[in-house]
Amino acid sequence: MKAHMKAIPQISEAESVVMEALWTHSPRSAEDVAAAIGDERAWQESTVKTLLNRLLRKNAVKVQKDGRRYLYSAAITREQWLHSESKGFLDRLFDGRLAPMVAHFSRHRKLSAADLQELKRLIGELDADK
Amino acid sequence: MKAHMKAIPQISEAESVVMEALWTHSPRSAEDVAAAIGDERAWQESTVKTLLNRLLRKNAVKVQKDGRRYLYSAAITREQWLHSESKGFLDRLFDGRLAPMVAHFSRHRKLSAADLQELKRLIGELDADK
DNA sequence: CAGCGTCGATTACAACTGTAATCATTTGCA
DNA sequence: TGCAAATGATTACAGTTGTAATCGACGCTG
Repeated sequence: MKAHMKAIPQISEAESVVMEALWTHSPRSAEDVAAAIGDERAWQESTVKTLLNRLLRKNAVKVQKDGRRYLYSAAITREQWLHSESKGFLDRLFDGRLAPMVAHFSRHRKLSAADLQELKRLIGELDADK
Repeated sequence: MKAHMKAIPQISEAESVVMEALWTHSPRSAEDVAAAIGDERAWQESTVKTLLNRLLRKNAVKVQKDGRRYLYSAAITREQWLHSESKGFLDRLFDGRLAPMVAHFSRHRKLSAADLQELKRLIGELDADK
């Protein structure tokens, strides 16, 4: 157990859209972030600024001065975030167990042949280096 | 595409604890629900009542009169809820694709031998009746 | 019949979210 | 040098959520 694992801050839905923009490309200005989000959400630039500020306060993003303005970057990795979200989800809904979740999905949404293929490959791999 | 698929209402974390109690056993009184939750959360009974009311308004639970009081039951199945939550999660974080999610978990949390076993069984099964 | 206990219903209230508008400051430009 | 553009900071405001307390009606009990 790692001593002192950094706690991943809680990131809301809207905030995660901003994070995605930063994970795609960092550092970048607020205006740039807003532009990148542009076609996904019809947000005013001030909305994006609010979200950037909230993320700053949560230490999910960090800034560096660039003359008159800031350049923003993600302060946590997408992997870290994914991990914390996924763990929460799995624990909450499937008692932390992966197999039941896969079973659930297989019951409800058709897995494509490609999915099956990929899963088989994964399992094989895991089995190998066990 | 099913014509008229019932929309599953949004159920919050706290509310889901109440739903679990109803999925475990229904119909039951508010007091009974509170008692069942008892060891999981230190909630006042009035908290449970508030949650039951909110769930009622969202049509996630329904009631039947039992003399002076109500008996509450879930109005949606746990399976329906699980499905809607899972779909939202998968779409939001993994672009709706199952294999990358499994890959993610395999990277970050050790799958037990039992998990692996179970997954293999599942995959085999799915492969068979494809 | 009056008070008390039992329920559901109503009200409370702070934090977090989604979504902005406005304020204040800096600064290049006319 | 004073004004307009840009940019971060502050304020706004309604809806949701977590967590209750209180109110009001109904019926049992002495």
